[in-house]
Amino acid sequence: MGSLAGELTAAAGAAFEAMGLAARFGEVRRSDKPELADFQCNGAMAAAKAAGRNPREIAAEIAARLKDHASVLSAEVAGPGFINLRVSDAALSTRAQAVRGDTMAGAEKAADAGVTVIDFGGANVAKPMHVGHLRSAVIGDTLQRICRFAGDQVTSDVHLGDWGLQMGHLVTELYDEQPGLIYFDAAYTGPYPAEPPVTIDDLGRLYPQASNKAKADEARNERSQRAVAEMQAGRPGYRALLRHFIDVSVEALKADYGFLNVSFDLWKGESDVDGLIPGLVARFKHAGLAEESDGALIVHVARESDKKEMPPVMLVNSRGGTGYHTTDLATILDRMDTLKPAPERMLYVVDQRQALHFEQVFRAAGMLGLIAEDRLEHIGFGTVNGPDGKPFKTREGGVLRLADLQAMAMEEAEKKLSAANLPADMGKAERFDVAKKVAVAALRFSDLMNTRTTNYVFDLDRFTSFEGKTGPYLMYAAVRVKSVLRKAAENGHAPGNVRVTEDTERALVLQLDGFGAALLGAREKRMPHILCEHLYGLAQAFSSFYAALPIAAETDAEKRASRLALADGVRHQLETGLDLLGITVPERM
RNA sequence: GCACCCAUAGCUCAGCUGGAUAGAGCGUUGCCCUCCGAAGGCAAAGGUCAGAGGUUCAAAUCCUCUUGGGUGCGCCA
Repeated sequence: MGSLAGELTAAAGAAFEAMGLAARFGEVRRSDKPELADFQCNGAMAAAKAAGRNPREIAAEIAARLKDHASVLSAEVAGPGFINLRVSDAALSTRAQAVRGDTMAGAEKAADAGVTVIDFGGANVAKPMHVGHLRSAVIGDTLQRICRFAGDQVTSDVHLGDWGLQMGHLVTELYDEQPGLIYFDAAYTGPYPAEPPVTIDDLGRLYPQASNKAKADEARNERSQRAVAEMQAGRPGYRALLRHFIDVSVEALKADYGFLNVSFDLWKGESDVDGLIPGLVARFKHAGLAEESDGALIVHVARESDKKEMPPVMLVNSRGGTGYHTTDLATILDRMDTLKPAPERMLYVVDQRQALHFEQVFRAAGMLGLIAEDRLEHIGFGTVNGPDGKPFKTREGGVLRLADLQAMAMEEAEKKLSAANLPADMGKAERFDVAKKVAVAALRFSDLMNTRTTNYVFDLDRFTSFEGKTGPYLMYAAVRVKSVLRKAAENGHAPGNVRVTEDTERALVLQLDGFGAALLGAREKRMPHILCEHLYGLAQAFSSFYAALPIAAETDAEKRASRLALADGVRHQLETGLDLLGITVPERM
């Protein structure tokens, strides 16, 4: 479905074209000055500059043409050439009516929708998720929801980190503790027990132990390196352990991701493309792209035009092992060959600090002809910093585990719920359910509303705050609309035709009108905060409307029916939008 | 050393391809529940947009330099 802004943009574009000027100057958007106008078009000044003409004259002519538009009440020129537009109450009423009845709540499918893979760049096997993993999970999941809604065919892949040195650390550390395990008998080739020899807690203990030792002791590190190489080469006992480690970890990860409403189509990992690596390496060799250097096999991806140093892609290291350059490339190969239809683009939702890595991989993929380089995108995000302004460290003590963060958010939600005046008949189960929804809304929204690319300071109060620009505020607004609508229905009052008349009603409909642009903007730029801003503005506009005018309590039947319909449209768009953010709205709270 | 990113209200942040008096939230100070849910609404105070030049009718936005932060730079993913 279109929008008033879109309709007016088309009309203004046509007006510019009729004057022999480019249609792109006709962009119409919400006015910065609500007291002056509903919409504005600033294109006359840019057009005047391009054509060497007088901006006010152009603006006046455009305005004159726009006055004939059915939705336009007035079109006036201000200042150096701003065109201020007022739309009629009737146009707003029609628009609100349409949003209410639209399956997309007023938004449209993207014109360039396509087959898309979203790679979450992996939580690691054996390392518990910490606060830093929140961003990849929440941003990636929101993008997959937004893209699907806008018409993309999305396949999401958690893409576990299960192929690197950490596996060597685990294998060797486990050997030190339990050398008698059958997995370490090189002569034995299976079958191996179905029951894992370790628990998730064991893994959480073994990895840091080994990692710390390896950092202090080069020989210890070398053992882990060799173990990885052996595992990658296919040693049966090590492979069996790898399988156990993955299974045990995935179970824990599913709980963490599940809490946050994050889901994946594929639970693949680096180790899944093991079998493709020899073929991939051979292809690089045949293409004449690989060369030996210091005992390793590398691919040069540097270009003449590079301003910065571009290290080569490390295909096979000097121990014969492969790292995440190679597995990422093999994964691209795998996706292109096995996913039907073949992906048209792949998005990697991974920490901004890995930008160089992805640039290297993308170049190598393009050089080999796996997929065009520009179809691979690194959706980087800033770090989550501590109060000292420095990132939470992964391997040092004192990192906040995601599970602990969730528990704290839950506790805070429970506390707030007991302070609020909940319905008296709310039982324990419902109360718990609401607390969980509030906690998830708080965590997801506070992360999403930050611009994706910048770092932000992790502040527990902010994460769990329930006032102001927060997830719970949005939830509360949605719950309140539902409550009003429910009450009206109980009294036999049904929504009717929207007839916008009051200022707060006009402002509310103008806000509703911006949903589609916010959705497509968030998708195109891969910036969820654009959608957050819109929904927050919608909740605010509704709250103002709600405070200023009676809805279900309105005594005039026609006005009441109109406002109920308007409220229902808000509910529809708010719930639709919040669902895209992974926030679910309870019936009451 | 080289490269990239960032600097906006006391704090945390928006500000779209340059456009009108730079916006929110928190905090501060006032109001507003005999009326649909006050986790709310209304209002006020608070800014030389790090600094200095430049381009432009118009710069937080584009260019140059300076200062102050952050990140990355071949065998850890």
